[in-house]
Amino acid sequence: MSKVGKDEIIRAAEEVVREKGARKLTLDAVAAQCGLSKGGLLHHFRTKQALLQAMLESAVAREGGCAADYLARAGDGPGTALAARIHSMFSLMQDDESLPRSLIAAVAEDPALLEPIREKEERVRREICASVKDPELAQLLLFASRGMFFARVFGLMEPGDPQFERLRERLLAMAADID
Amino acid sequence: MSKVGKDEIIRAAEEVVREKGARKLTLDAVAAQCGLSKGGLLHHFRTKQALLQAMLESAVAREGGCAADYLARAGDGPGTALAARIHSMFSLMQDDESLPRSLIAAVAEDPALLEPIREKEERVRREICASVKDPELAQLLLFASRGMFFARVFGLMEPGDPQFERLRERLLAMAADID
DNA sequence: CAAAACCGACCGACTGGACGGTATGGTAGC
DNA sequence: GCTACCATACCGTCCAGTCGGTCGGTTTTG
Repeated sequence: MSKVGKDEIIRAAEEVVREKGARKLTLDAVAAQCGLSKGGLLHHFRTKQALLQAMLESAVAREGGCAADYLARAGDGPGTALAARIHSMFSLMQDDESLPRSLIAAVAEDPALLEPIREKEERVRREICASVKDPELAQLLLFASRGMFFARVFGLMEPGDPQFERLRERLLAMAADID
Repeated sequence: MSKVGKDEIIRAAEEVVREKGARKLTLDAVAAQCGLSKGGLLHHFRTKQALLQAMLESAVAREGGCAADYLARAGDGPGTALAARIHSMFSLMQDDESLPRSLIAAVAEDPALLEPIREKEERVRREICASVKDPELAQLLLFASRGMFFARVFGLMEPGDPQFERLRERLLAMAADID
């Protein structure tokens, strides 16, 4: 038959948040979205928190994979680690909105769920600072990409904004000749 | 005697979000926080959405006031408008966390509530772009401050972080000689 | 002037629905 | 027949919003 699987449930949950808002991310809604009964859903995730956590992990993993791809394509110059992270931020903005949506839902539900993300953020910043001669500028560029990311999360910037692509290129260019 | 008033209710609501999280922003909780019955609370704000909206408006007004103060103190050079906005972002980070908290609560409840903020953001960006020779860089600096702001909102950056002050000064310096 | 009528602020019990989670039973594949 | 997967029914709780009513003050009126 249909074969559901946790990934599809996570996608469904993201879809629910995108359509109805974080507050409406309810177990019934997720179940309905992926054509499952609530019982079936709760078989895969025994609690709502578990689902939230899985959503975050999934999104974080996608970000990591995206950065890794970039690193594989471009060698490892001085600003490459930074560029990879900036690139992955933009990818998350364009491809889908899974991470941001999950973020909002999670932080509304229970801020403690963000702990793994906090740790990852710290690692990334350390890695970037170590790979570059001007760590402050590097962090500012990273924060700029984060800022654009959140602007999109909150719908403050349209994806079709003409500025968007130019700012992205400008950021990557500044990352490239940071040394 | 006690005199309640809408402002105090808004403060109480922010306090609830700060202490218990956006999900726990309930009418009962707000009422309890400001020593009021739910009936009394609903007398001032006839619906929860109305309260959320007032919270956002209040926070936005505070941001605007902060930027205006900065403009009054520093003349109006080329990068001053930008610096004012960056400065107000950092003020919001340090003084309290009312705007971010309200933001999260509102966006979780109903993303449509963000519309006024979206409009203001657009105005600010236009104003800054018009006041400077390199609008892209200006926007990137603005986004960097936004990025740090959100990092703090989500607890991704500690307030005591030694980097914090240096990044702030670096940002303001870059804003100062943008022309 | 004083009583009556009115008004805004506030209270607190109540309701109806939403939502997370449980309990139980059914079914398909190994 | 055991396990993984899924459905149905149900429970307890939480919460936004309603409603009738109290109380102190102000305005109207006889």
